[in-house]
Amino acid sequence: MEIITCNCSDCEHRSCARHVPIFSQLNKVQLERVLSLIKRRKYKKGEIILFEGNESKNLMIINRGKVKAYRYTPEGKEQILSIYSSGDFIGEMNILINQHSTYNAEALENTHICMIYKEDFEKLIHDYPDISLNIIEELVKRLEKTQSMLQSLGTKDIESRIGTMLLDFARNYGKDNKEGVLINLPLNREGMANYIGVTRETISRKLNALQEESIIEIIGNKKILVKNIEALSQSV
Amino acid sequence: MEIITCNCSDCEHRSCARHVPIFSQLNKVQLERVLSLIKRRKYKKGEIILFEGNESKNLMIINRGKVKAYRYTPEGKEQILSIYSSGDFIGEMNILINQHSTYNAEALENTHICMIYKEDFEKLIHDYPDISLNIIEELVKRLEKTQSMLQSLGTKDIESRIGTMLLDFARNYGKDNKEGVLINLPLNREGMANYIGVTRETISRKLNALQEESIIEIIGNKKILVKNIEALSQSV
DNA sequence: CGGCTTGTTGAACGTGATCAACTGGAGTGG
DNA sequence: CCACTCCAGTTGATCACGTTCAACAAGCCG
Repeated sequence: MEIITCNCSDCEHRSCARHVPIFSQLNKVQLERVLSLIKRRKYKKGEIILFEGNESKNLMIINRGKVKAYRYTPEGKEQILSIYSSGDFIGEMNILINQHSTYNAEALENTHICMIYKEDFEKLIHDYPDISLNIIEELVKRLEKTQSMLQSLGTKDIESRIGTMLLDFARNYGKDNKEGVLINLPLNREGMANYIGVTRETISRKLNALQEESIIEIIGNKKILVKNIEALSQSV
Repeated sequence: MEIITCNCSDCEHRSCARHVPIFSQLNKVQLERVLSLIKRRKYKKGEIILFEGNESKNLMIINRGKVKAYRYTPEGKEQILSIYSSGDFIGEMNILINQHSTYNAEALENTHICMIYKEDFEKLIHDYPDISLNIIEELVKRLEKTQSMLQSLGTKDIESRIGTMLLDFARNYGKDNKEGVLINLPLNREGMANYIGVTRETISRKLNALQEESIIEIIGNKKILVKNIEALSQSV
């Protein structure tokens, strides 16, 4: 017997609300209500989903794809704040507190977004207070992650920053295999540079150095195999 | 007629719950209930309130004083994550999600803390869901602030990082006067260095440079007068 | 007043940024 | 299917800036 995963648009639409941490406490009926409020939208790789300074009237939940949140430094360089993927929400500034977005969000690949209109979402929270608790949990986790990034950027030693980033990628986008962890990089070299606040050239050189130490293996531009994750961990 | 501000311990105790953003929606009766759950504790300057890795069974609300939250970088240097003052809470890792603290918290001056036991706080949130919304608001603001710090540390130009810090201090600890904004520094030179990820010597040199440009005036080690706040702003 | 911590200043050093030239690979069109 | 283009990535050489190390000065506490 064959297991069929349905990919029809209706089913995909339904997965907007399921598997989303902030709705995890809701029962079937409640989820149906959430679904009825959702509008979907697709973004192509490279498209901007959210602009810094703009106000959006929707909470945006990532259903499929990856998104980078970033700002520009005074020098005009892009500083990536975070990478979000399916199940994560963005646009919290507009919806959870009444402010304009403080970052840009760009689709790193073709991305499907589920949108809930602000006032609808406020009613949801009011009716199902458990959603608030889930949001709090998610926000505390984001805060912790951002603080870790902060700690990493406060570190002078750039090898250690790269180590932190690679470990982070290994956890989120890596697949274990017999030789180590194979990472499908969510960012190109320039993106990685903007993630840890260095230049593209430095990333190139340092990754090479790690490869010469046999800690990683660079497979084209889109993949990295981490062969010695302990060596990476202890540098951090 | 004279206005008398009561400083008796009972009144001070009551201010634990009043003026605290997360309880701002509560009425008098509800506040009384919160007050009945609070235990107070005093910390001397330099004492550690919260240890990274420890679990505390209390949410801690700062009633008086200032607290720095920090971690250590791989190199063993202290990285300050945030400075909290009266009305702010710490210990969210222990209470809001079930994890050990991810940072240390140290009293920057003599500090009074109001503590609410975890299970009591959970009941409070359950009974008064507005508290959750206030917590969400506070967490989003903290996230935004941490992201701004991240952006600042991603910036190579150190004058700009110092500018960001001074503007932050001016907003939170500054008093306007005819010559500019007088900042009562919450941190000493080393603290400032650990806040923006540089060395104490660099802080010293850069503050001097800013003084020579007549942008600031260094008044002893505890105060700085920002004479030209625009100049500072435009470097950021 | 003396001892100790905190801050300042100077000189040399090292590391990542910058600039520039080159390479490789993906995508396009003939 | 190959040739061409163009952008991403690499590599090398130089430079600039903040760190480091060291000595000294100033505050602050008893």
